[in-house]
Amino acid sequence: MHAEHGIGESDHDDDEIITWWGLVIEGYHVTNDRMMAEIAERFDLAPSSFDILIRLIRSPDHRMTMTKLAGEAALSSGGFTKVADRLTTAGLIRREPCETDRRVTYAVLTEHGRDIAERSRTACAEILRNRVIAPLGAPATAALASTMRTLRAVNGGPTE
Amino acid sequence: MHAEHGIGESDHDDDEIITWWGLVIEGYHVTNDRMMAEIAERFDLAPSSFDILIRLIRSPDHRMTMTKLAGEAALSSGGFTKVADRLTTAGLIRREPCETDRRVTYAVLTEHGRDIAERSRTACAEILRNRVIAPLGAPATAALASTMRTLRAVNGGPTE
DNA sequence: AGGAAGACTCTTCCTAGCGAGATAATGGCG
DNA sequence: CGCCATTATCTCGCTAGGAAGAGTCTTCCT
Repeated sequence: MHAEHGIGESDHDDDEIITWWGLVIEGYHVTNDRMMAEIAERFDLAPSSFDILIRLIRSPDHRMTMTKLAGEAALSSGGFTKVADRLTTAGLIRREPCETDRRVTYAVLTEHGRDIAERSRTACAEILRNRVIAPLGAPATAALASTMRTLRAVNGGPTE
Repeated sequence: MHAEHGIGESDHDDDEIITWWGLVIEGYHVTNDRMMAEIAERFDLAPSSFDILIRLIRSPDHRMTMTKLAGEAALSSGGFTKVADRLTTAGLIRREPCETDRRVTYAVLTEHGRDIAERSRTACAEILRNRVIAPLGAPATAALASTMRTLRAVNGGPTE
């Protein structure tokens, strides 16, 4: 059936590797999607919105510039504008102009936004503890961090 | 500044956990996105299209029913129809009606589709070898598989 | 000063994919 | 033999997010 194979059955090896990575894809997505679905249900937060809130609440004064936030969340400027619009409409953040550079606007958590951010953060950490860290155990948890740091370093590219 | 904390500084712990998971998210996406970008550039295949091709080429006779493919690729029926349309337009698959059950249609790799599938599979495996498996080393590679299997088992839900 | 170049945000258009409902075919049951 | 619940697929409308470019403001260079 198959005609030309230089040496051995390398198709099979390729397939095994891809299957291995497919396992990574699936494990990651199953876990993350389920967690995000729960966050969405309980707090009405899309993944990107949750991400923004988490970054803001970690930030001094719960404030960050649009560009920095978009960059950290790996969103395009256009995409980020819409996320910011949604959060603003929901009353979770507000835009504040920068006083020293009028091109810049800050995104700032509102009181309500801070509340939602804190509660969703707690919920998210709880889910991670129960459904990720506890099942894996401490050694595997640490190993996973190390692995992911390596992957990021290798594939993050020389420019990042 | 913060008023009510039941016990200790649990905010910080929560944040640490979420940061840890953020590392997983980032490591995964950086790696996978870069790989998929390369597949897209070299073979003009979107991630979902590539996924379908890989599943088809593994399948007996390079043939599978729409529903089974959609389920394995975790696509909705509507979403899958469009992916199948794209692949059909590109001449990579064709639809074939099932003879015993006229509700069913098979997706079958065309000759061209088989060629693209094989070449993109080789390329993908090569990328994984160079940028994932080699940097991690064999023990971490095996550990990652084990970790991801655990996560899938825990979070896949009782229904899957 | 003053104008060119660059930075920040927003607007517009485009594609991917989800979800509800429409359509069609199957198979069990009266 | 015909009814109806079930299953497979497709159609349509919707939202998320990317890419390119416009508008505004700042900074640098002369």
